[in-house]
Amino acid sequence: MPQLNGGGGDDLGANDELISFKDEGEQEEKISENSSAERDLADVKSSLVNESETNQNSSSDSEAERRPPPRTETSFREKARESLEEAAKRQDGGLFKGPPYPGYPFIMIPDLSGPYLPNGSLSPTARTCVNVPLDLHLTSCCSPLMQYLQMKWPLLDVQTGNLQSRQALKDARSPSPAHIVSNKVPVVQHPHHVHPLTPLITYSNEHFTPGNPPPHLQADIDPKTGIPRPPHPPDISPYYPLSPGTVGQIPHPLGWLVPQQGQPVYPITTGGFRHPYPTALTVNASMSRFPPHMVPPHHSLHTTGIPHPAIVTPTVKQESSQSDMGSLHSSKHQDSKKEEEKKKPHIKKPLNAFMLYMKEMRAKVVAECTLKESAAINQILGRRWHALSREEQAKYYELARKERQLHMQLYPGWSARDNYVGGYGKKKKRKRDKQPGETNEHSECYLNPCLTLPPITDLSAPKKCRARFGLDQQNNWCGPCR
DNA sequence: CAACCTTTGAAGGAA
DNA sequence: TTCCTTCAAAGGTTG
Repeated sequence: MPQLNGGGGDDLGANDELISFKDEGEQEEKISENSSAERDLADVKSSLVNESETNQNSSSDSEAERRPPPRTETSFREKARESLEEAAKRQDGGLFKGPPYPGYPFIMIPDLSGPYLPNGSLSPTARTCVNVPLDLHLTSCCSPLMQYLQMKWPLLDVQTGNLQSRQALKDARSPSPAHIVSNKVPVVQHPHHVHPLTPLITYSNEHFTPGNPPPHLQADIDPKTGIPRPPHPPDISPYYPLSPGTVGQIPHPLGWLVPQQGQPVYPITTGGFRHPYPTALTVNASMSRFPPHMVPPHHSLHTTGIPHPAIVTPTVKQESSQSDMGSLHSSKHQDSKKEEEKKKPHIKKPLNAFMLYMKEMRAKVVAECTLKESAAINQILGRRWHALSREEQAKYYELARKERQLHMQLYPGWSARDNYVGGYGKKKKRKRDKQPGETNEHSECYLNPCLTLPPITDLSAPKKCRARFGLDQQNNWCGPCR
């Protein structure tokens, strides 16, 4: 997979990244059909089956074989026209017509079709201040933090005063008043589904495709508002930390920025970081229009003491282990070193495009396929990822690029190497290599349509089927599992 | 209870 | 430049 230009420029594009999936030709059309099927939203679950079956029928597992001959210029134009039409449809009020993820409509930035033009190049709008083209109040919109804020919570710029101009534009584009409502409703209506990737999720066209939601989503409609609830299993997933009753406690997409009750705050120590948040307080000023509970408090720890999800303080366990008095090797130097490590926050890597996609789609896959095992879910997601259109992928690449850019700005001195074993103390052995000819006695598991996946090479443990299918689908278990 | 599994992508280091 | 390794998320499973 081609990698991004690490230069950090705005021209960082997914063009190269998407080469692998650009020339999908016939398959892409099939995928498009599948996408249409998904848009049809008649049956997401069956669409998953179709998708998988299509993939199986039309291609082998070989990535190269999957890739049909390069498409013609004509098909590109057609694709471009389709994209334009689709974008036009979205802007034509369909944007907020009961998206499966109504909690994310506020990402409805004008340039919805994504930062990439149909020919794969970045659109001009995408090169500028993303998400905040109109917010004149946010004069520092181009600062990384502001971009991040906008990205993390696009609602921000709606509530930060320039609603009129924004509405003016939107009104010109869409007569539907729905977007006005959507500026606020989703946050209230779906407090339990606004995880930190909320704004990222919104980049998925799938969520904004007009039409009827899939059955499992359709059934999940707020009886009061008529607005579909986000699709998630009845049991609250980690993405939905709040129960439906705790509407008032909206998990802010800037949760890392706004400490909340019951949520850990990850203080930033000054050590090792150079001005991670240069304009943090400036941001606070502009955020004064937030409801009180959303306004980040001014920490005395650091003028830039904005917690970030990428920051994880060392666990207590580590501290306890470090205080083990049994060690005869503990020297003063070692102690100070440990102390240093103890204080040093763990800055996680920025999520890449696929990770962002996974975070968004995991709950959906779990709900559709009644899977629990992340390994199996990830396989599905991996296939779905490949089945995504390049436009859809481009959105995630773009988001990942912004994440990296901001991460770079927030933690200039940080290196991915810092998180390697030894850098943080987190032990993680490398997975053991599997033998190529290893058999898969669970091959029959793939009778389950949701699991029409590439062969899972290591399912030696009988309990795998229980995790994959659940107790209620024991008929799908393979023999050994029964 | 830490590590594994599983996916893709980014990043860093070695060759 | 290419290849390899590690980590990022997630949560059930394993030893």
